[in-house]
Amino acid sequence: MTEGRRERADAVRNRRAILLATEELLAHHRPEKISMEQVAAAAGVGKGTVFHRFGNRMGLMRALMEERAYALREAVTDGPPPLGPDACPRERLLAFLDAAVDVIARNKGLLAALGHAVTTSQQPPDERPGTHPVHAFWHAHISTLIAAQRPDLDAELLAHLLLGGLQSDAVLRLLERGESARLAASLRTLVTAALDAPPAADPEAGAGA
Amino acid sequence: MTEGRRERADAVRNRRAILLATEELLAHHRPEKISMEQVAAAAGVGKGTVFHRFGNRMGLMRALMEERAYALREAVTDGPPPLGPDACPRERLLAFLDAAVDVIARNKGLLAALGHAVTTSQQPPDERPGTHPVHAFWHAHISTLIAAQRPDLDAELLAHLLLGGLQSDAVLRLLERGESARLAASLRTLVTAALDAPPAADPEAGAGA
DNA sequence: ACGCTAAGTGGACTGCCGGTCAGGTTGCCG
DNA sequence: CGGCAACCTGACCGGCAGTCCACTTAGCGT
Repeated sequence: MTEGRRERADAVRNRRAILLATEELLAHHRPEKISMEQVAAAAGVGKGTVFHRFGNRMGLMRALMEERAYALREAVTDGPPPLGPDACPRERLLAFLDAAVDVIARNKGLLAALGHAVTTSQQPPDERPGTHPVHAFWHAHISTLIAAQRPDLDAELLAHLLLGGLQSDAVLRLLERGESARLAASLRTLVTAALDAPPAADPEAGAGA
Repeated sequence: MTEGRRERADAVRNRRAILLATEELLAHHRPEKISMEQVAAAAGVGKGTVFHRFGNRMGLMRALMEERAYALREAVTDGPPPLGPDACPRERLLAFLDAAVDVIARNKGLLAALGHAVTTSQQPPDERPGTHPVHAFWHAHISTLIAAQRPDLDAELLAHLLLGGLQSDAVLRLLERGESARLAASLRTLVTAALDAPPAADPEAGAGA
């Protein structure tokens, strides 16, 4: 962000060092036993610096996740089909889910740490800590694509269900065993089935409020 | 459990007091900021007692969850249709998912605390901390029922996806706003669609290993 | 080149928590 | 009633999130 006030060079350097150190730690240790002090030490900076730059554990993990998911976001908003806006919704959805599985598979440790961090640090009650930007964007995208094809379904809720399933502990563990292809295939099956299902025969069906 | 070794009366009393106090705390405070010390104090026992009876935070939450899910388990293994073993798999599955949504909706705080606890306390590496009995049973049941009707699907993975979705933060938050009927309806739609989908036209499809 | 200033930094400090343990207490059986 | 083992307790330990303020230093104006 090129604002009027430029960021000092050492600040930039330290931010990168901290992010880098966090990645390194995440790659070699269980995410829940990584302390902010360890991160600071590994990055070669003081603990205060880490907190100064990222606020708390969740801020740190969130920053890292945003960086990791940046490429996918770009591909979705500006890229070529099948991910980009020029493909038909159905193809976009399936392609996006594949890509999301990929991102998740390559960042399982981070995801676990983030899920943990979301509930670890308590915010003032008027803040919504659970909605980190990546999740929000993914949900909005999935939800929109589902709604585009099946306005009769509760797209928002289905998107939550799908996304939630992807981030669950059990699935993360599956991914750790290298089953990402299996996951992607089943996800495809599930979503395809939902999109192709007959339009809700029972009377009380329909999209939510 | 009528074993040969009987439990001392005060031990039983304390166990109940602790569980009760935990429920009380869970009802009035954010689950992640309930400490074991608070539980002990609220139950009127020493901190050591809590750890003695339940091992750690996860043990406590797990015990509580098992108690809460006991009725559903009974209904599934011994009860009448549509939950019990005398109903057809499809009906059982849909009924079970409805019931599970209900249990989850009535225990969202506990679920959140449990999910949090799973990652909070680290076990020795040879223990599998993530698989608490309730989740294992639910997964096995869903998985079996899906497999019974659609042997061509990857029932185990689909069960993980479904169950994971139900426990996700976003869905828990939805439930907090009283949207459990909406959730149950969409879940039904999704599962019905999966069960009724045409049997995987593409060549590489099929159940996983 | 140089000094000024505010952004940036570090690490000691506070408060709290999970988990342990040695010693005192108490239900229960014979 | 006496003895034993199960049980309870709360002080204690190691460690961590997050705060705070004195100190450093990059970048700019002159």
